[in-house]
Amino acid sequence: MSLRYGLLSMIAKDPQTGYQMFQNFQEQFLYFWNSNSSQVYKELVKMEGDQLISFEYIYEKGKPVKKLYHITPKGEKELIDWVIEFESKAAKIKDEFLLRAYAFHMISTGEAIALLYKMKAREEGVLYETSRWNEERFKQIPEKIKLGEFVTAEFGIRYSNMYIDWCKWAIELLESYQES
Amino acid sequence: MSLRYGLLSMIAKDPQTGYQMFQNFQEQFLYFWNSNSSQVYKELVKMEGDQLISFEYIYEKGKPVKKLYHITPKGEKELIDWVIEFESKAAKIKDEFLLRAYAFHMISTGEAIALLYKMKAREEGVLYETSRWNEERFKQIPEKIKLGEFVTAEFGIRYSNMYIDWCKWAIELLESYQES
DNA sequence: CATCCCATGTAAAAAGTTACATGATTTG
DNA sequence: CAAATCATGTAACTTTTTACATGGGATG
Repeated sequence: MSLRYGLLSMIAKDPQTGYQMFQNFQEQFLYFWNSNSSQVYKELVKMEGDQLISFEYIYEKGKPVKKLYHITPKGEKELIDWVIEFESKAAKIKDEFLLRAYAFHMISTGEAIALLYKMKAREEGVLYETSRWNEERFKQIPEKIKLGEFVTAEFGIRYSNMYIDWCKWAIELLESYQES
Repeated sequence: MSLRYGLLSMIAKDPQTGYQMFQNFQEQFLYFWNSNSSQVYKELVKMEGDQLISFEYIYEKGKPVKKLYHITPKGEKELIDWVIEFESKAAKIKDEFLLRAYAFHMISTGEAIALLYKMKAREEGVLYETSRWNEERFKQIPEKIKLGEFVTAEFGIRYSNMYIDWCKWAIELLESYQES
């Protein structure tokens, strides 16, 4: 049920297409939600049926027809109710790298260090991308409409930095094991 | 397919029951994987069929019969192959709180601050629990068999601290909005 | 004496993934 | 001129969640 509220939050900010929302999951939402295009399109049809959103066709010459979704008053109400009703539930993380790290006792220290370097490089790439997007998005002090975007973007930066620092710490630890 | 490798990593360390593995997801695995009992029991049956694990019944007076799973040589080989084969894929996070935070523009600053305090309290509770578990688990310098446990536990501590710090930062930011 | 914990499972529903189809435009 | 991007979807499949069933022991 949460996917629909994620989509609603996006549409509440700006009317947009399913494709744009799908892309948002890979950019702004990277650090706290994810989805794929087929799931997004399916859910949007359902949400339209529930009168939470409505759409209009956009025709532009030389471009495919697209459906621009708007939030309805009913959608706004349901979104607000959902945001406030929050009862703290643990986040669900699926991190294939850390799952592998848990099994480090099965491989050699050298191999584990190599994996940590690979992961560190990946996260540095993510941090670079995120920073670049944020520069574009927050050229000046954020207005109220961008508040949620701003605070969650900051979370992403902190998450990536924490991850990179942890990799460095783990590499040092394993290198000390290797020497002794 | 990753669930089975998570289970394999657990069994590779210590032979254990499905119930214990289910509990591990709520303790040591909290920060990087999750599952529930029905999924665990189903997957264990499949893994036994694939000869990755085997089990023996344990009868103890005054206790229900339990199935103690062991890893097989085939299971060990597949686990090692899987750990090393890592090609960096982004972690998948589903965080209901941050999803709500993204929609902070829909509610009042006061309500948003209240939600942040609630979330901060939750994460402080998680950090407390995690620290308590870690104290028990790592009374001395970890041996090789506990290396994966140790590094992923440190990740959890860092994650929770980062989350709490971010909450504090966001509360301060929103409070400054409220004053102006 | 009700509720929680241990311990294993079944069944059904919901959510998420992967592969494919279509077709135009833009980029390297 | 091949590949990527824009744009929307369908179908089949896998994974995950939720609810239920069972039953003894421990805890408050």
